[in-house]
This record gives sequence, structure tokens and C-alpha cells, in this order.
Amino acid sequence: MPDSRGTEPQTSTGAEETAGRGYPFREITRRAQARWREERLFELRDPMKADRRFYCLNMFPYPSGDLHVGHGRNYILGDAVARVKKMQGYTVLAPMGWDAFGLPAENAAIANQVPPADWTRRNIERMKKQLDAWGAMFDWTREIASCDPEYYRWTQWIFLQLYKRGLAYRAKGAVNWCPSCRTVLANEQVIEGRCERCDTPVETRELEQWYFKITAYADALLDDLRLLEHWPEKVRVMQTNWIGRSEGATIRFPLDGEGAPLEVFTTRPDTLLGATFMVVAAEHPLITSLIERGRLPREAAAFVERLKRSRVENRFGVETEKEGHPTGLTATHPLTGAKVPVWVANYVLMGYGTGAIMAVPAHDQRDFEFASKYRLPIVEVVRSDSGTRFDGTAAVEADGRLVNSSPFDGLPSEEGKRAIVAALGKKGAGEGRVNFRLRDWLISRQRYWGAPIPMVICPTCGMQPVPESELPVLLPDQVEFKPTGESPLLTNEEFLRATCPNCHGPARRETDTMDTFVDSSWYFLRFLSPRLETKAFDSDAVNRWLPVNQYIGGVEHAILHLLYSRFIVKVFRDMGLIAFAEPFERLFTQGMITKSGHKMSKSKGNVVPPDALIERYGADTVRVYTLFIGPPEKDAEWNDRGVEGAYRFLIRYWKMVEDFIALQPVKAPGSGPTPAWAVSGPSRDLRRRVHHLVQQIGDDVDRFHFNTAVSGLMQLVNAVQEYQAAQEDMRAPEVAEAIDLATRLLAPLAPHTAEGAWERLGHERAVAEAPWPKFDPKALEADVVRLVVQVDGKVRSNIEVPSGSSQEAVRKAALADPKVERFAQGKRIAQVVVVPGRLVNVVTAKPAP
RNA sequence: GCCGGAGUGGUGAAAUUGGCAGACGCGCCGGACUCAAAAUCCGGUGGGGCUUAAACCCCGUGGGGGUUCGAUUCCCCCCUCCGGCACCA
Repeated sequence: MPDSRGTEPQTSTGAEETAGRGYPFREITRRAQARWREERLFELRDPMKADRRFYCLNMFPYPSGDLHVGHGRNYILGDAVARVKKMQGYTVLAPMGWDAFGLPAENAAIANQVPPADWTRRNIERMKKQLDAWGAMFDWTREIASCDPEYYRWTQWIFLQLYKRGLAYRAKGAVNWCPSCRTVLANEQVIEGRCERCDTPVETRELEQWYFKITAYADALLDDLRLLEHWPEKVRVMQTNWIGRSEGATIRFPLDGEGAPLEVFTTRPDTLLGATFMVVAAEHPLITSLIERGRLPREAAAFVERLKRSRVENRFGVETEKEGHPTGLTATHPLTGAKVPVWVANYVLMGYGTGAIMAVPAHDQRDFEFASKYRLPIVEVVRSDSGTRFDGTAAVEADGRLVNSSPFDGLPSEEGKRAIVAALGKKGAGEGRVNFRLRDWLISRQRYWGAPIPMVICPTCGMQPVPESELPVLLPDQVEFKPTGESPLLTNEEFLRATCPNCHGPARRETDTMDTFVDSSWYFLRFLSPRLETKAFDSDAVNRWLPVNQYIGGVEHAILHLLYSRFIVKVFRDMGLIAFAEPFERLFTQGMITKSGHKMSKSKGNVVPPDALIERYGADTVRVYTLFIGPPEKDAEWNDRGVEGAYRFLIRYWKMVEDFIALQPVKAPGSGPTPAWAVSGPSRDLRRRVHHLVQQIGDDVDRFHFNTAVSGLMQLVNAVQEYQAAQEDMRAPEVAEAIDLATRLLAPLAPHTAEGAWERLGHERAVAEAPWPKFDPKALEADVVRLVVQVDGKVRSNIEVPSGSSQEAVRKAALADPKVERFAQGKRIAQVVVVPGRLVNVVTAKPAP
């Protein structure tokens, strides 16, 4: 159950203890945030003006009430990316909004009699404060909430556009019903037979519902995955599996005594001659028709009833034991004319293909098990080239050459498929076909807190769309929230009463609302013109800024939201509203943060709230630790000790800056003429180390390796500290440069601390606007290089040679090394491998056997 | 069953193109400071052998094999874990 109570920091005494140590993070944080707000650094004023654009988007959250540190990872990553891009000279759009419709608000209303709108608004305010506390600089001038009439008006408009194009339709069929949420669900919202939201086992019901025809885009959704080269492979694979394209054929078997033939789908038309019986699903129309006419044998009819009942309870229950009964019908093989029996069985599903199969027991394990149990004939029709052949103990699902399939004997499987499909085509008994696993998107919900579907039902004209000029169809406030499971909209007579747009007679309003995934399937377009009153979005601005350059969110949306958004964008493209085919250029799916080995959840009581941590250590500590915890795409376990480590690092950084300032009059380092860099000695070495790290950190950030970027910054601070500990000159320009570089590199990760330091260092403009550091290739050069020396691939020694030494010189130096002499003693040297700048490997000849 | 991904110290992890395995943290051990503790600072920290010590040697990235001068990295087989799909015809 959602919980609107805020999590206030409990310990203020502990905070007082640790706030000291010369690192006044509270003051620093307050000042920095005030400054960014005042200077409006992260607001996009005119979308049409920017040249170098970067659209960085976090998946907008459902306002459930409280964020935990796991959510924080998402926003910290996005904020870090946005800040880096800004420093790299891009105009950055980083907006935020609220996926604000949904069931928890309505459940809270039923439980506490609080209107969902109020509950949602309160949570939004609370979560906004939390996001601000992290220092995430979203452009709040573009904030949107999907529950605002000015937003859902356009969600309804989208519905009407799809309706007009035949892409939204109402149909009756078997649907998923969650008895706890009291609503239907899309296939995508059913996980292992359970409701994605509440984990209740889903039931099957026959209901008339609204669908979006996503299957019309099945091919495009699959093909365009190839364009998404910057998406995680995992997500593309998941979508590929979900769409589930398979090539095969439909084949029609005439039925004795029936008008219509029995149509099946198969991926293996080459095995047609091995089809010895047919099987249909219990829900197949043929079965329904036979029952209605009283022609299904009593045993089979009883079986069908039993099966249907069990599937209503749980359609996804594991039915391991295959069971079936003859229907009494006989089909005619379309090529041989042989008579084959038609069975009804539990292992064939109505939801895939045609709900009927031709059974080829020799080459399909399921058919084989069934045929074995009921002693049905088995004919081998494919023999693999490797000699594996059907031996009567198990099905052989291999490619090979056709046998027992006159006149196709000897053909390889692939050719056999073509030949048999061609033969069927000639007789009008079948044709090649592509089948998809993807079903149409069921979008209607029997709930209140969602965008009303803009349709009215007229007793004379039937289903009629609400004219666009009458949008939005407003959700009424005056409804009753009762735990009856009925939609609260049914309790408002005024809402229900409508006028037919066609005949202007009295009509009844549709009371279903839309799946909240419809709301979220287009919100990224709205951010470019969040207050536009005449259109859903501004096509020019959208074409200029999209696809989203970097999208960041949880992998749990790999199928649902990401597939739906891709679909809606393709529809808009076909409507001529936008000029691109895919909404998200780059996708990053961050890993979950666990605590005590589990996903954080209120029911498990293992939620780590950010508030007390931020109070105690500061936002930057939480940010740095979150980034340092591990590779951001992998799950990670939260460790309070690790937070201390991040805090210590920031204290050391701050002390380094303060020590530096204390030593000399404050002037902005990096400004003025280029200093004369030391050509040798400790300052030179410091500079080399620092620039190596600048290079490494830059690469890390580009590759989303924020964990190693943090480690690189730690090393940078360590380098200065070691330099200082060695009593070297802290007034050297190399130190000033190191501190300047460290501060700018730190700015996206620990922005408040970096901003505070930058100010202390005498800069006028914010570090958030400072240029992203580049390393100086000259600084990386060295007079001597240290090479690893191996003997037979094992590290034995190190040598130092002047940079740019010839291979021959390196070879000589290596061979002269005492350790090499020792290990190569008494052996003939067969080869010396010199890898410039890296190593030397002295290879000795193997002793003669 | 099919399809992905992963397996490295006590622990989170690092190693960009095949080139010093364990960077950077956490923890732990020892020391300094302190009446004491906390905090901080310094040193050590993969396993084993040998040694008074230093030096030195061997082993080591889930297991087995291979390619290569050289493999955490590439190839083959196997094991384990995680994720997705699943009587999908």
C-alpha cells in the first residue's frame, strides 16, 4: 500500500558531530543551490535557438510518496550526464515530470477517503523536495504531470487519432483480469501469470475492451531495433523475444462434415507429410460450435469444461501432463488425402497462431509425448545429415533431408519448406505466413484515476468519438471511492450523461480510463512545449530536439514503456507529425540498489531513505557514494560504511583546496598566461599524473563508468596529497593546475562541493558553466619509460629506457638485465618480443625432448 | 527447454585493442596522537613456500582443454548464479 508519510531525518545530533572537520557542506550546499536557481543555469529558454543540443531524460517517476537511494541512482546519473554535457558546451534539456495517474492513488482514496488528486499532489511536492535535495538540476519550468487536464487532454487526443486511423478498436476476447486491482491488464503487465503491480495471480475473462493495434507495427518495431545500436543488448533481445516473430505457413485441412476447413500455423511446413493428427485448443471456435450443436463426444465436452474452468482461475498454471480427447472429427490431409483424427488437448493454446496445430510426433517433442500416450501413429519425415534419425524414443527436431514424403523425398529441409508451401498454394490449401507472439495492447482500465477514454455510447448511433473540440473529457471530482471494485466513475450520474456527437440525442459516456502506459508513451514530446494549448506538442521543436540523446531508467521498463513509446512514435511519424522513427537514441538501464540482499520495499522494511543521509553527510557524499558503489548498470548492495568513505574523500578534497588557498593570495588558477611548466622533478611528475587522470576520468565519464571516474578523482587528490607530504612547493603552478582540474572534474559528480571550492578559488562564473577539462598531451610525455620485462611470458623485471628508444636498444637493455640473464641462463633465446611503451618478452627455446 | 548476462582477495570492485591481475574504496592488522574513546594521520594487507630479515621462488581471475611469445580478455566443452521468454506449434 502506498504511504504518504514523509520520512523525516531522525538524528540531528549525529549530524552536528560530523558536520565539522573544516568541510561546511551544509553552507556549501545551500549556497550552490541558491546560486544555480538564481542564475537559472539549467533552464532551457528557447528550444529553437540552441545549436549544440543534448536532451538528457530520466524516466519520469510515479509519485508514490517517497524516494529511496535506489531511485536516487537514476537521477544522480542523469544529473551527472547533464552537467558534463553542459560543461562540454551543449545546451542541455533535462526536464522532469510525473507519471501521475495510477492505481495507488485510487487505493489510497478508498482507504482514507482522500481524493486521488490531493494525494498525488502532496506526493509530488514531497518528491520534488527530495530531488532538489540531491542537487539534481531539472528544468522545473517544464514540469508536467500526466494527471493534469492540460496533459491528459492530449492523451485523449492521441486516442482519437488512433481511433480515426483504425488503430484503436473495441473487441471482445479473453483478457487478463487482476482480481485484486479489479481491472483488466495488458499482456505486458502479466509477469509469470501474476499482476505486475500487486503480484496477484491473474484470471482469464471474456470481456469487451479497448485495444491499440500495436501488432500493425510488429515488423517495424522489430526491424528498427537494429537502429538502436546504443541500447543495451539485453533490452533489444527482450523486445525481440516479446515480439516473437516466426516464419512458417498456414495450412488448411478440410474437415469431414464441416463447412470450414481447420487452419493451423506451423514453422515446419516441411514436416507436413509427418502430420498424423490434429490438435485444437479448448477455446477454439470449432469446439464451441461442436458443443453448441451437441456434437462433441461427452468425454471431450467434460474435459473442455474442466479445462476452461481451471484456466479462469489460473490460465498460466503449469499443466505438465498432456491430456486430450478425440473430437470425433476427421480432417483430410491436403496433400496425401489421408484421414487424420482431430483431438482437443491442453497443450495447445488459443492465444498463439490459430489455436490449432498439425501434430508431427516424430519431430516435435510435445506431439511425440501426446502420440505416445494415446498410441497415435508416428511417421519419420526428416533425417538429419549427421545421421541422427528418429528411433522411436524421442522426437528429433533437426534439419536434414525429407524422407517418407513422396514426392519431396531427398530435399533439404529449407527447400522442402518452399516446395511444400508451393504445392499447398496450388491447391489453395495454404501459404507462407509470418506469425507474431505480440498481441494488441489492451488499454482500457476499469478504474477512476486515469485519462477517460473519449467515447460515448449512443443507443441509436453506437460507439461515437468525442469531438476534439470538446476535449478534455474531465475526470469528475464528485465520485465515491468504495471497495466494491466498481469504477468510481459509475457513481457520478452527471459524468455518465452525455450527448451523442452524431445525433445529439442522450447517450452514455464510456467509463473506462486509459492504461497509464498510454500517458507515458508520449510525455518526452511534451517537454519541448509543456504549456502549448493548441497541440499535443510542437513538431518543429520536437524534430529539433529528438530523438532523446540519453534516456536513463530501470530495466523493468524494457518491454512495457519502451515498446509502447516506440509504437506511438511510429504512429506519429506515419501521421507526419514527427520526422524520426525512434524516440530514444541512447538508453541506459541502471541496476537496482539492494539492501540486505533484497530490492528495497516498504513491506520488507529495508528502505534506505536519502533524507537522513543527506542531513548527516551532505548531498554530495550521497552522490559520490552512489556513483562509486559499482558499475551503474549492475545491481549493487548499499553499504553505510561505503558512505563514510565517500565523505572522507570529500573532506580530503576540501582540505586540499583550503591548504592551497591558505598558502597564497587568492587568484583564479588557470587564468592568465600559461605558466612555465617544470621540465623535470616532482612538479613535472605531478603534472604527468594529473593529466593521465584527466584523460582517464574523461573517458570514464563518456562511457558511463562513473565508479572509476570517482576512483580517478580520489587518485588525483592522493597525488596532490603525496606531493604535499613530500614537502614539495605547494606554490608551484602545477599544484594550482591540479586543483583547478580536479574541481572541474568533480563538478558533475559532487556539484555543491565543487561549486563552493570554485568560488573560494576566486572564480566569478559558476563551475557548472566552466569548460570540461582536456588533458595536455605534452604533459603525458616522459623522458624515460618503464617497461615490463618478461621471460617466457612471466614478469621477471623492469627496465627504464629513454622514450623513443629503438626496438634494438630496448632489446639490448632487456637482455642485459641481470634477472633476464639468470632466467635465460643455459637456454637459447629464440625470440625477443618488444611491445613499444609496454613490455619486452624474452622467449627461450624449448629444451629438445 | 530456448535466448541473454555474469562468475576476479575478507568485501564493493578495477584492468579501453590480448601485454605488470587486484587500481580506488570498505573492512581488518600494526603504529602515532589521546587519561581514554571517537575522529584524524602513517604503515601493512591474494594464497603458499623459504628466510633472523631483506631478497627470492611457486600458485592464483568458476572447472577442463585450446590458440598465442603472452589470456581475466579470444575459441571449444562443462559447472554455478542472475535476468528474459516458455507446452509459442
